[in-house]
Amino acid sequence: MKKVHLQLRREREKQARIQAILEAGLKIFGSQGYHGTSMDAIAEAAELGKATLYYYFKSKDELLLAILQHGILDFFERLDAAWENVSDPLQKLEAVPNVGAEFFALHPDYFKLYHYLTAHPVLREKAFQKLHPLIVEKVRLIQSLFQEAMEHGLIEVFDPNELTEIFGSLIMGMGLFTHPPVQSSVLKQKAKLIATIFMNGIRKK
Amino acid sequence: MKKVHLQLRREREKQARIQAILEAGLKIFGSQGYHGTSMDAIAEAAELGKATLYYYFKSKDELLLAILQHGILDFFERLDAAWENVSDPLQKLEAVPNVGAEFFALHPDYFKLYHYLTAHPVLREKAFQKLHPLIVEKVRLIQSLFQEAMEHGLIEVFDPNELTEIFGSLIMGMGLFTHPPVQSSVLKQKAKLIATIFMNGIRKK
Amino acid sequence: MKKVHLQLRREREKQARIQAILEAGLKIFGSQGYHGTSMDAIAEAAELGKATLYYYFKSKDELLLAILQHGILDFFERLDAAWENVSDPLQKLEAVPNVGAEFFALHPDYFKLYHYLTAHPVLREKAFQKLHPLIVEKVRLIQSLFQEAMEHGLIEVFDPNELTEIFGSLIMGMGLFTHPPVQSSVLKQKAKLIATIFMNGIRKK
Amino acid sequence: MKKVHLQLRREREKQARIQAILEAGLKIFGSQGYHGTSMDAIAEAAELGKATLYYYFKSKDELLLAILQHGILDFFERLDAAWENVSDPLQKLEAVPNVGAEFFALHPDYFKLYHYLTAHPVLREKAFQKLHPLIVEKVRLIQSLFQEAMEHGLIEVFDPNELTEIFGSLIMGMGLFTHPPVQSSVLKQKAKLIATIFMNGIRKK
DNA sequence: AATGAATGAGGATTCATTCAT
DNA sequence: GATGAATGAATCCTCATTCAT
Repeated sequence: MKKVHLQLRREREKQARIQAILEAGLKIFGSQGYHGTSMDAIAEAAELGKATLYYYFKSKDELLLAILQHGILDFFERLDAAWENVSDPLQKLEAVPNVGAEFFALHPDYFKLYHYLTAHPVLREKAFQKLHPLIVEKVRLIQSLFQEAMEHGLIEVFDPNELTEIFGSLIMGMGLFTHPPVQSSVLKQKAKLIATIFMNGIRKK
Repeated sequence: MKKVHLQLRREREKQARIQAILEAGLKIFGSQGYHGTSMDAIAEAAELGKATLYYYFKSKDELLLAILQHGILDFFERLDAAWENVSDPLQKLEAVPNVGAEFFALHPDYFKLYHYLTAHPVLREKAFQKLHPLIVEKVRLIQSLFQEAMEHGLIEVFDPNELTEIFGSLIMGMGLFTHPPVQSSVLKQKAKLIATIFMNGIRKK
Repeated sequence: MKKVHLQLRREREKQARIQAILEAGLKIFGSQGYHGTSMDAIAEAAELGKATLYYYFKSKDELLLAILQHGILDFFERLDAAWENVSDPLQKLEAVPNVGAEFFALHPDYFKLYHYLTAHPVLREKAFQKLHPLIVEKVRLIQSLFQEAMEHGLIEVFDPNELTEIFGSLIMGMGLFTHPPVQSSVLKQKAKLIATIFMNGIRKK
Repeated sequence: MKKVHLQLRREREKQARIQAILEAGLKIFGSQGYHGTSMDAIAEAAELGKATLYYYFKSKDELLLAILQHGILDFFERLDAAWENVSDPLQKLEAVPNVGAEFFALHPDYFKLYHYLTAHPVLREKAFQKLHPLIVEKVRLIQSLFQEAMEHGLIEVFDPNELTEIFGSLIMGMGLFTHPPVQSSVLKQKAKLIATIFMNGIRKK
């Protein structure tokens, strides 16, 4: 029947529009920060009417959170892919900065946005409530990798929670001192150095 | 003569007022971010008329920069104090996270503000132009500490520039995952761990 | 179809709103001068929200220029109408003060605004850039009327450019010493006197 | 006695300061218009503290009026000088545009200011109240010159009041279409043309 | 006499959000 | 579904004026 085709096309268009909004939003939020970004600017970048944004997202905040969620899920997918055929905990950990570099090369704006949020308690709180469940699982997983490595006597004994934080700082740090445009290879190099120093720093002698 | 007393008192009051503005500004910029902060809010926090802010600072931007400068200078003073009787480069480097923790305990808002700025290209550029001269000197000094340690065979050979960045990430990272209120002792602990892992990670075996 | 009616009505309403803004703006700019006029005041007079003004006009300047353009075009239309069935250059010239009086009776504010602008170099420059193309054509036409009259030996030989300026002063002068409310008949009388003296002053004996 | 010298010097300094304010005010009011001029700007131009302006002039308005008065008196002095050895009414009238040109060459800002005021009803009213007595006398004198010339059969019979206005428009018109910098000789030329046309226009045949 | 300092009031402009269609 | 149009509220900044000294 015609109807089905029509519905499918509509659904496709809808998804395309949402995608356009998310991408436009990421670009502008990422480069101008939350408060420096107007819905007007996003609408224009997405080539849609401003009111259309509100049709798909209840508010500016909600759009921001949707964008962040999108990015985080993407990051985690890449991490899962990198871990696919690896079982050694140290090897898994070593892969993380690498995935970070890969992701940063593709979407530096997510890092900016993350730093921006970190610095803004109100937004941070909102983001936390929505995104925490997504993140906490991965964080626990990484903590358990440290735990496992400790139990096997591969690394010195530290608080896995603190280790995870420090590890996180190193990865997020790429976004602190490195600003686009950067060559992907430079980032990979940096990631390797980070991994080397950190793993070296915690490895059992 | 009376006149002299009068002038002195005026100068004192003026400095006190500037100080009040800087402190109020730090508090609110730090907690709400640049764009989330209104001059009204700062004026209220400083218990001054809004126009008075403009009497002392030409614009919102300029106030922000003055605050940042203030913080950076404070940080550097503390660092100099910590280095006073230390000549060993590794010991000097180990002191940095500690000073970072001390500073963060006192002024967590500077860290927030720094992250906020990092994520905002326009502001970052403005801040950079004014503050770069202040910072670059200290950064070079730290780089030369790494250099020295390498030349003495104390640490492995790495690019001192990259080492400095990674070191910086670790210190700024305290502001990424730790949110006030935190006990000073917890921060010191964290700083120690950071120093241990990092120094361990680069030390020559 | 309904749709068409809807669109038409919308367009009509939009034009009406723009008209309302232009009229309100003329009234207040004209009576208070550019700097003495707040966008608030115009919005109130137009019975619209202040932000609505900015929906239609990018800035206060742009609104001013739109108003001026409107007035100039109106004036020129009236002039064209008055010239419709006249071919004699002297007769055409004589008609100008009359049209000026007619226009001044209807929109004295344009004259005020013009004087205001004249006295303000920054605004004058801005206005000039936008409106010059509109004006220059008519001014040339008037100059060529003088030229023609000279060539036919109807008037003494003068620099047509200077004649046009003097002629302009006489017309704009109505706005200098005559302040509303004035009766239209009084203005017509004045216009006639101006025309008489000026034409008499340049006519060949 | 010393005292007298002191008082004299003080008085001189005071007058110098007032003069500085009037000159600075004229320059800025004239070039930026009343509303475009801040007391700050005048104070800076006069190289005095802003509060000092308020010591000598009760308000911005009052300063403006003082400046205008200054200018008008200067103009009238020049006119009187030009009339010194002239008794023929037509000759006296012919001298007016010339004095206008001379004055405009020296102080074009007065003309701007006058036009600015003309266009601003509130200011115009204030200025009128203060300056009217100064002006009205001279205007009456000029009207009586027209009257006299009519009675002697030198010019056609017109309403002297209207003649004066038209005459005024012509002179003020120099400020409408001529903008500094202009050469004094150009202005003199223009004044001569104005006088020629106008006198020619009203002269009895 | 002169002024540094302080400010209330106001002004241009932006923006997230709503609503009618 | 999609959006043009409208706006209240907020924001940065300016400025005439005052006041204490």
